[in-house]
Amino acid sequence: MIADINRMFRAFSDPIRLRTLHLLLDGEMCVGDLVEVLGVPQPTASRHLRYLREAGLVEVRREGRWCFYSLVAAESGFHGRLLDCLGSCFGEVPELRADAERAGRLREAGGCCAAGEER
Amino acid sequence: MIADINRMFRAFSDPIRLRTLHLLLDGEMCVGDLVEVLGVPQPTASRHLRYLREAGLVEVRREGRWCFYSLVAAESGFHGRLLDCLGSCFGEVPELRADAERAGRLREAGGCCAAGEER
DNA sequence: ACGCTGTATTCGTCCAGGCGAATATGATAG
DNA sequence: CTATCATATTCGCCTGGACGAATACAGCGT
Repeated sequence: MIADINRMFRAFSDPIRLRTLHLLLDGEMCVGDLVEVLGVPQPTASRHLRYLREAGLVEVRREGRWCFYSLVAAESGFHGRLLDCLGSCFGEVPELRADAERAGRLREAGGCCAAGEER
Repeated sequence: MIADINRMFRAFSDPIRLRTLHLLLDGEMCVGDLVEVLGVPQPTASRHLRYLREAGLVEVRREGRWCFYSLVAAESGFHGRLLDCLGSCFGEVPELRADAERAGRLREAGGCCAAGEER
């Protein structure tokens, strides 16, 4: 259906969502960590995550108080191509690189969900 | 710039523009032919063409009374990937296939610009 | 100069969706 | 049970952009 295709493109048509999708390339993240890396209010992140979920691009895994979001594996050809763009074409975009670096440091520190946990 | 990327995605986020871009894969077309194949009012087609032009996806060539639109060659990696989607992923979408067939028949008949011309 | 044809723009209206602020829900700890 | 933390939703407001209808402009024929 052409409407589904448009919905998926629209999901990519916002800076915060694009940055979010790009971050999730490196693996699942909880909302709190996304909020910190993106530097946006928590409700804003949640709204965009909902949009991405409804577009079929991400999925949630609930674990205790935390919700971990991750990319959905591509089922259609063009969905796969879009994910390819995230990885191979956007590595050059400064803002996305900066996000990835912040997320990397957060991951090493354990993220928000590590407070109190011993790894 | 991340804003340019979003603009390009938004350009793909509309059924009429998606169909237009797909049609232009087979070569340039004049506005009249696009209007006929798409089945939309002429001002609507012009508006979307302007949007596509401003997004850097198509360009115009004026010849007499007619304006021929064609795809701009991809300069960035992700632009190229998006064009790939048009060709290789959307061939399965019924609506796009139907458009292409109508356009093919129009091309064989000469299109709107052939009225009075002898080939 | 005039009119016709092809294309572009303007205008008014309407709706999706962006934001911040406030509030609701769900899960765990005490 | 209550408090607290993580996340989600609602509300009011505002902008981008889609549409139809009407109009403007540009190039050509006569």
